[in-house]
Amino acid sequence: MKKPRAKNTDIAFRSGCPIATTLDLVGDRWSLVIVRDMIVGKAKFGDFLASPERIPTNILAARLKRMEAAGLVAKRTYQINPARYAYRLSDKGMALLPVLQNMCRWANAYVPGTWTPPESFMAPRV
Amino acid sequence: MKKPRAKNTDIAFRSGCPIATTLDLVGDRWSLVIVRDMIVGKAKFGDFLASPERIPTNILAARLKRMEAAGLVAKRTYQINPARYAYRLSDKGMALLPVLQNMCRWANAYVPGTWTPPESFMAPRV
DNA sequence: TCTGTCACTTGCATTTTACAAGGCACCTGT
DNA sequence: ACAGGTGCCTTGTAAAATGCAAGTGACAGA
Repeated sequence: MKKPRAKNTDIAFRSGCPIATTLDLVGDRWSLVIVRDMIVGKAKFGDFLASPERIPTNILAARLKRMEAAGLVAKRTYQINPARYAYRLSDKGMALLPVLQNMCRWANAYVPGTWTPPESFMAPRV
Repeated sequence: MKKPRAKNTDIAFRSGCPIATTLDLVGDRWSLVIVRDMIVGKAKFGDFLASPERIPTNILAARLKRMEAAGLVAKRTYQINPARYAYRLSDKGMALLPVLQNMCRWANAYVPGTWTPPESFMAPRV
């Protein structure tokens, strides 16, 4: 009997550890880069493509799908035929901000040459 | 002319963004799990293998090598012939703790069933 | 009509990951 | 002395993810 092939939106959790669980959800090369972009106001497919890290189009499409399935992202149709979507973070997705802020602090402190993020990004949300 | 094969300890940075840079260094399925283990006092190859996430042995060996090359981890020889090492975090590696703590807060708040980390893990370091 | 744009999808090569097995040096029990 | 076990990896191979380039469909503007 063949094991059913896992779809790329399916996520298997390795343990109940909150760190491992977070990594199972967003611990890849691209997901948190997309979250970052959404936090600074980007919303459309082309916006994410324009970021300096140059995410491949197929990966972006797959990540948006998976993050939507995970409840991190919601999409709104802003045009029908052809369908066009604006993506935004849910509360769950937005709550990753402190993780990103601390990544910024770490890289700024320990990796020379990293950019200083805008104050608005580093400011605590109420 | 063939592109010289990148070694698995080599890291290419996608941009100067501190988030993307952090992900280039530790943004994979396993690195931060190993950092977590070291923070709670694990030090030897077998210690990391024993964690509930069950990291494959070849991935563990590769990650330890890469994290050492990145200056996140230092190893001390505790036995010669056969060589045996105890791994521990450098200051740079230990400074990732706030990132991990915020991953814990996020998962505990938004992913039901995740374990509550020990207080000592969540306590701010001086 | 022709050209361009936007948001994807598809095909394929390369790279990474996972799983299983093997190897080497020592240690422990009999 | 010798069998079996332990700790720390390495190697082989299959499966999956990633990256790159090209293609598609619907429209908008010249």
